[in-house]
Amino acid sequence: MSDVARTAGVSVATVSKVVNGRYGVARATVERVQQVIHELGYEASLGAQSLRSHRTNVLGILLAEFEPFSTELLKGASQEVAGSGYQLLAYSSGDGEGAAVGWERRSLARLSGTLIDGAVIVTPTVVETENNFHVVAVDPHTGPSHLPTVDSDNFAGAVLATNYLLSLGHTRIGHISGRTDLMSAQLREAGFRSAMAEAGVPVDERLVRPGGFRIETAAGPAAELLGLADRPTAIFAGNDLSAISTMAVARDMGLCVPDDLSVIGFDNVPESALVNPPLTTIMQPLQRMGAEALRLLVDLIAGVERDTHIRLPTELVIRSSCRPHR
Amino acid sequence: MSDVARTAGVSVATVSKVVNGRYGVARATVERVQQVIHELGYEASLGAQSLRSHRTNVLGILLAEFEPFSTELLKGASQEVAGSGYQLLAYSSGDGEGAAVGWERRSLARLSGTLIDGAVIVTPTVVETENNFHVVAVDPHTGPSHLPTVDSDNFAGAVLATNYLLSLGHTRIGHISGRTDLMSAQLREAGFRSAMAEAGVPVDERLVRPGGFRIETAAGPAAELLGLADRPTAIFAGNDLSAISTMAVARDMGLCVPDDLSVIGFDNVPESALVNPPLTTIMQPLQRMGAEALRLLVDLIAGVERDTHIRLPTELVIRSSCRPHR
DNA sequence: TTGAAAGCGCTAACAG
DNA sequence: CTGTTAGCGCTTTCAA
Repeated sequence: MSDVARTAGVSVATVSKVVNGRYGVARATVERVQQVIHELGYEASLGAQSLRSHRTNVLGILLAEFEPFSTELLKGASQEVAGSGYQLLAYSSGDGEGAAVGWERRSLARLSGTLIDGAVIVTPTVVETENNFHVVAVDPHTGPSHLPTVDSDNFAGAVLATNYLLSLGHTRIGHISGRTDLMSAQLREAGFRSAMAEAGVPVDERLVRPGGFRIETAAGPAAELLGLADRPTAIFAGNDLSAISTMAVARDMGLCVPDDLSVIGFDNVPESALVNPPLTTIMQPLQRMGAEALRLLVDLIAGVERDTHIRLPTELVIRSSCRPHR
Repeated sequence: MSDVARTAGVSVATVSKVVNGRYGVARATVERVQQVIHELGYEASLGAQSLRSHRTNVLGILLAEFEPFSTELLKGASQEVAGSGYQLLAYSSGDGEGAAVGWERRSLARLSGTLIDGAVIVTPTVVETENNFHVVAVDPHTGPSHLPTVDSDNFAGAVLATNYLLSLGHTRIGHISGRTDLMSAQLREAGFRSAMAEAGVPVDERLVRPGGFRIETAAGPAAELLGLADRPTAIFAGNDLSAISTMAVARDMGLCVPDDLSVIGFDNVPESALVNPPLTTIMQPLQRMGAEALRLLVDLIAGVERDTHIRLPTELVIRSSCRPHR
């Protein structure tokens, strides 16, 4: 900025005013400065700017890692943000979901004082809201949260999945549940149990194991389930990654999906269509969730009064990983 | 930080030393300060820290928008970065590819002085390297570039695609080319022409139109091609999004893919398997490209001597959007 | 209409 | 071993 100031023969204060479109600068000066800015290709440093002004027009999306779930949200958010005047900054603590818990708190602390005007946090565990800084959670932690939230109807989706398996004649149905700290995972398991009870089919507790929502963490539980002498004939996986992991484990054990084992997932990330056979799953409108989260955040910042809890519907997507029992 | 200092009864300078693990602080003091930091949940502000120290351990990935191509790169980069001690920050100028050109220069200027230690830029047009700041380009602008680069063998991939169509008996083959400023788009068109020439099949210039690599920008050209009285029997789209767009246009015009029209794409983004019929395409190892780009960047920063141009192979992925002619 | 000066949260010399 | 001080690039009074 001092380069610009020197070249244009003004002070940095004046350049700042021009950059920010403040009143009280002569027309001619504005033009001259803008000219120089253009020539030099000057762009204000985000770091310095935010440090001083606490307003950056940048919105943050905080996530543990870039995996299919969060990148779908990102796509939706990205479309929504276009033309809003905001820029998007996706930040990953980088250690992956497995390592350091509390990444959401740390990332938020690191960015919120400065740099971003608000944040959407993906699958956060604990977040204490700071005053005057807006946060919206996507698929948050279990328990009552005061946070503005976007999620989908996980319970209904799980019922959908379980009923589909039931309708195919399966009764020995296993469930690989998700991150036990997440509301969504609990609701999916609850939906599973509810549908089973409704159908009068008892749940064998040995067939229900936590899989952590990730490929690596789901492989173990999947192997245990499939290694049982009386193994399940169908598995409802807590999300698509767990389902994909389960299918890989099944293949390694010489089982054929769907002939020997039906598998249904949850999420409908694009990857679910890439596996062989293509995965039957429950769709959450992920891109729309990302878009809604972003819109909600923008509204919150703008002070718009509105509903701060958005729940979107889920839907059964039938592909080829399930087949009738027997 | 001053809160921490006050609570611990030391100066901010001392806190800073503790935070950064500098020598010259008494054991007892270190422990006390760390205790307070933990209690207060203090985390250094990225903005302030970077402004002063010019070292943040954050690597940037700059992109025009979060679409399937760049999010695949992100997934690969995210896996590669785990355990490297770096964090990842993906930044989107937000106006979408359509709007403001020069986003890469602006984003870079905004973040590079501070905030990030290096950047990978996705499909950049023009980037002047600043000294002492490391940048690697993925799928860069046409023309000789001094930038460290990661890309795939676009020419060979295009030949693969064209030969496949040719082998199916097609001769009226259209090509929806990509962003004309990108090396990759030019090479794909060149590969197409080369394969056609090799086969002795003339290229009808009316069947070659630029599609800009995006759903919205490809729809027009696709409609023009398919509206021709002697429309092509097969189309090689410059990337998967163009192919998906072409399929949608074809459907709207009452054409059936692949019966009335064969379509082949390029990229193999996960979305290509989601459309109906699933898209036959040329695979670029996108996640690996993201991982390689990140590793290259880390090496550059570390001062490792190594090859700074990485080209990965492409591959034909046959699904259901192409069929023999007649 | 302009610029001098203070300060955002932090780090690095340097002095004590 | 610890604190004082200057300053990173910017914005914002406030006085000229």
